[in-house]
Amino acid sequence: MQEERRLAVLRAIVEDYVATEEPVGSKALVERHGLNVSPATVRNDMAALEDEGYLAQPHTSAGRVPTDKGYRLFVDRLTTVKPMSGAEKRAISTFLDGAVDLDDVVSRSVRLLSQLTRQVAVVQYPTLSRSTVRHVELVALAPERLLVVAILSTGRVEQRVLELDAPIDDTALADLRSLVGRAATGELISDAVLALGLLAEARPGPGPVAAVAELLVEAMSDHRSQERLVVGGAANLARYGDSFDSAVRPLLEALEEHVVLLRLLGEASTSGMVTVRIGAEGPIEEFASTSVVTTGYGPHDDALATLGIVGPTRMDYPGTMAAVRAVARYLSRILDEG
Amino acid sequence: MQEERRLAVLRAIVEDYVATEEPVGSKALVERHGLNVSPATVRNDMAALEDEGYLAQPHTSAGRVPTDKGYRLFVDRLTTVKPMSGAEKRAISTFLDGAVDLDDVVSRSVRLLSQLTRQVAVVQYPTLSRSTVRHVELVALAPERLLVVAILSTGRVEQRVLELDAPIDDTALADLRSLVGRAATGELISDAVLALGLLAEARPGPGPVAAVAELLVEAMSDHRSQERLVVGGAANLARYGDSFDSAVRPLLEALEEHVVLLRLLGEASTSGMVTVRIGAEGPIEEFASTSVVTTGYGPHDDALATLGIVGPTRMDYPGTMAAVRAVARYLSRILDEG
DNA sequence: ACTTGGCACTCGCTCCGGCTGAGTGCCAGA
DNA sequence: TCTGGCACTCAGCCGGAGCGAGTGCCAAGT
Repeated sequence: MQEERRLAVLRAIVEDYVATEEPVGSKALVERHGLNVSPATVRNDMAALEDEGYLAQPHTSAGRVPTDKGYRLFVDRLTTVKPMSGAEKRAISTFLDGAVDLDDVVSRSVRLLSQLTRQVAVVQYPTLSRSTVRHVELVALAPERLLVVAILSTGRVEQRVLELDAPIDDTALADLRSLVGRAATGELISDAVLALGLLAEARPGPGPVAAVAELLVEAMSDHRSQERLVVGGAANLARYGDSFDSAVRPLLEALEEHVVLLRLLGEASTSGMVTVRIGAEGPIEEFASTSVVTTGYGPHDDALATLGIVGPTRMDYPGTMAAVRAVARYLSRILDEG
Repeated sequence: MQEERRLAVLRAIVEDYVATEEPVGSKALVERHGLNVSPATVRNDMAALEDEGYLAQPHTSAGRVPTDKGYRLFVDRLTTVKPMSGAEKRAISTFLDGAVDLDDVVSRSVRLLSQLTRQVAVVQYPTLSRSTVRHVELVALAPERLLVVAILSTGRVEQRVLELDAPIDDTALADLRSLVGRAATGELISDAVLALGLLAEARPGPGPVAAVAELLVEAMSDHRSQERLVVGGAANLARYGDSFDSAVRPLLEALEEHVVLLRLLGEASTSGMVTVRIGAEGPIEEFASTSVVTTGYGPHDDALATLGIVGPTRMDYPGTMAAVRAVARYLSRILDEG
């Protein structure tokens, strides 16, 4: 029984602290939440919770504040999924349905997510596994420089410049073009990669043709597109009232380092589930005083890429998780259709 | 004579204030700069400058601070162009020469500019006027949806999805493809636009072919690419020690609104010259307490696009202007070559 | 075995008064 | 026109007092 009430106290403290941004005391707690016990009882519980590491006291005679461990317990056991309201759902779908382009879809998603959560949103470009190759074009920029353009069924265009070891003449280029075209056009990306790999192996020696084929394999695998991501809503960082120079500066820098962000997203890309990383749980020290809420998304509910938000550990976890999940779902659906 | 010294005083105040971020008094002034007059004389000059609106006093008994008008006078008449050091020049050119891609060039420029100036950098994508059309590809995504991809000589790829009024079949598509290809391939963008325009007019009625041609014209004109820009170095906003919520929040928001930024850049795109807009001189109220330093760039010193930085009015104008100009020059040169 | 009311205690926050010092404006003399 | 001197102003910085929210603990009640 006490155990149950203690959890209720923890939940109440988290909710109040998130709402007010101020340490919460025993009296205010029993008033605002319908706990049918006296402040003294709550005090005992709070002391116990503090011993166990779920709460902390900024100063001796101040209210309690949740620790990272406290937030962890909160999201793991105390969160009731808060479904989005009908209006919100409608807003999401109409906003995303207006997109024409993959770029447009992604940038709209970022905006949407940052506005819904009032946090910094990050969306990774979806991988291409499910899409097929429409067309491959090779353009000679110079005798030893080749522009390779792959047009995919999603409407996406991947491009890449190759530096060749040796110059390639027009006829060789035409040969290569038709060869590559036959091997790749119409195939799933993965199959095209396979076919091109075989092609490269079949050719003897390190001639330009083999080099091109090999680089095509690389260019068309998922790496390039997985590296792309979009960040939005940085203005929400300005709400970090206190601790500004200390916290926001490195955060802003890290947000421009996409490599760092990719590591952050990459670590927790389980499909379907919303992942929450709280405070120093993550591997990146710039994010030690923030929480990261992410989830995978992609067509057919395969998690092809990751999206999420970055915010202070003191955040509305249920609401944020719901928003992240909702956006990921609608985004997945759009990828399914288009 | 007095007039001359007053200007020297103004210059000294601007320089000191920019360096120390604190109101500067008469005594400190004569010490740090080699003015061969007494503090009292300087005080008289400062009083005069204040009457004319070039200086202001935060409090009754504090030092002086330049007003926007003071900065204006400073950049117009008191700035001696500070050339970049050899090391800086080398750093710029090696950093930019490493780029392989147009996207890469632009993103490197943003990073470079923000690091050189320690401000927020903005780079607009160059227009395509000088580049030629390598290849145009039409791909049917659906009977009434067409993906148009134009590959340009810069290595840039422009893509666009067209919604047709009526379905188009394979033979019509093939016709259109060869027609468009012949009209555009190898031509300068402007010539290709012309040729396609004629093509569209020659075809009677509003058939799909005419529609495609018209939209191609539009897609390949400069609009799309001019709208693109990249922002970097937002972390430098964290150095706005005071006045945080009041100033930085709206700035961060405005920086994500590319439309606003384009207006900002667009207004001052005179070629070759570095333009400085100080404080409320600009049309956009979010930027009323910042200065914007921009210049045009492009191949052959035609100003095809604009780049620049946004920072506090209290900034190192000579250094910033030099950096902006230097980056624009190197960037232009690279566009010339590639 | 919990819960509760009471009570003493802690300590961050705010207000207030005094002091300090940088900086000014003005004036009279060079 | 410049300079030294002088009185004045005022933001910023203590340091102490008082307040009040909140705590911990204990003894009594259920």
